[in-house]
Amino acid sequence: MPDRATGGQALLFLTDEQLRRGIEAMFFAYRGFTADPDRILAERDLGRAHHRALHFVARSPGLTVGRLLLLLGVTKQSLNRVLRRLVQDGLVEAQVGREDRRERHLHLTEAGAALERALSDAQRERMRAAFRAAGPAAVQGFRQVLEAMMDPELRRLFEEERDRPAREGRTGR
Amino acid sequence: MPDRATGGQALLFLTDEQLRRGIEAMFFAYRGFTADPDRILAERDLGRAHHRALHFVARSPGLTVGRLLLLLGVTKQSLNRVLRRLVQDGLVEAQVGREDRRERHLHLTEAGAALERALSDAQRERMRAAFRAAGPAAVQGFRQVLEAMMDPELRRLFEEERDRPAREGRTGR
DNA sequence: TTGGAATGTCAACGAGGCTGACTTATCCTC
DNA sequence: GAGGATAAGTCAGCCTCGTTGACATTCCAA
Repeated sequence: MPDRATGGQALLFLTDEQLRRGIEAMFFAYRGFTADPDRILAERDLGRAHHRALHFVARSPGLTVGRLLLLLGVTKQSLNRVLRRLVQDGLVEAQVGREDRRERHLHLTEAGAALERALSDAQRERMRAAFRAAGPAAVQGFRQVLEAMMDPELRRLFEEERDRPAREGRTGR
Repeated sequence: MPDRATGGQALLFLTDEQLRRGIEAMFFAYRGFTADPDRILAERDLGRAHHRALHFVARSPGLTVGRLLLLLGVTKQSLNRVLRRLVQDGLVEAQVGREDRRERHLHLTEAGAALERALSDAQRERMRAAFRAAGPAAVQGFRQVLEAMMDPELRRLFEEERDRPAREGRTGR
């Protein structure tokens, strides 16, 4: 419980009405957040699911299918459909692990990297505009609230991937 | 207050890496944000779409289908399926408009209000915890960034619904 | 008074979640 | 080196919730 120092705001920021506003802000903002990439994806007949996979593969080249599964929080059957399409379209390559040959390490191809860049440029541009409009202090608050809103295991994954040790590199080069 | 003290941060908060972190935070937080209601909905074989409709009907009793369509940003055919189910389950009532008989004005029934309350309690509880953990200043920043991230028309809707004039009341009582 | 605009409904399709059952390949332990 | 555990992939089938297309009803303005 916040004490007197923070005054009126401290009393207001947890009212049901304020919380409802926060909930709706989350809903509307998420729509905006996905709108730009969705347009690009539609041109190539891909969906949001493909974007998510591309994003994480781009962020962590060489990550395994199993790890991607954890990050995305879907079933392997569901991911498999997405991944198969990405490989077919020549956007992602799956390489047999060198240490553990059961694993498949995922990398973007040139084309995959290009698409991922286009998607993430669009999304970053919107995020950048929002960050710029709101200012550094607001950005700090934004992230604090979002992190507090995650499920604990997700937060762990989120933080853990920040500065991760090198993964298995490409072999076929 | 951000002055010289925040120096480095001000330079950092727009780097690609920072933006990527923001993007992922958004993704993971949205998962957390919907997790609790999803569990409750699953028990009654309802989905997220039903939750969204219930939310807006609860917030603005008597709103028309057309207006709800704007808020949700889906096709009327898609909304119709959801609404039909809600009416069948006795959670929502649709009343023919008195002034314009083409319109349908939506209200929650007792049961609908109870379910909506359960859902929104769960979601508010998580939001409250996040707000409390992050503090009032962070909440302010959180909302600033989210609002800046919305599409302009959505932001207009978001702000406009804040304090709206009375809508058509229930007739069949 | 009639034709266009607004509103709402029905039907059918597709993406992408899900469960369940299973195979294959590989690893690791005893 | 046999046998269980683990990583990945597959097939089948289901459900939700998006989509488009066609159509009915109601209102209002020419």
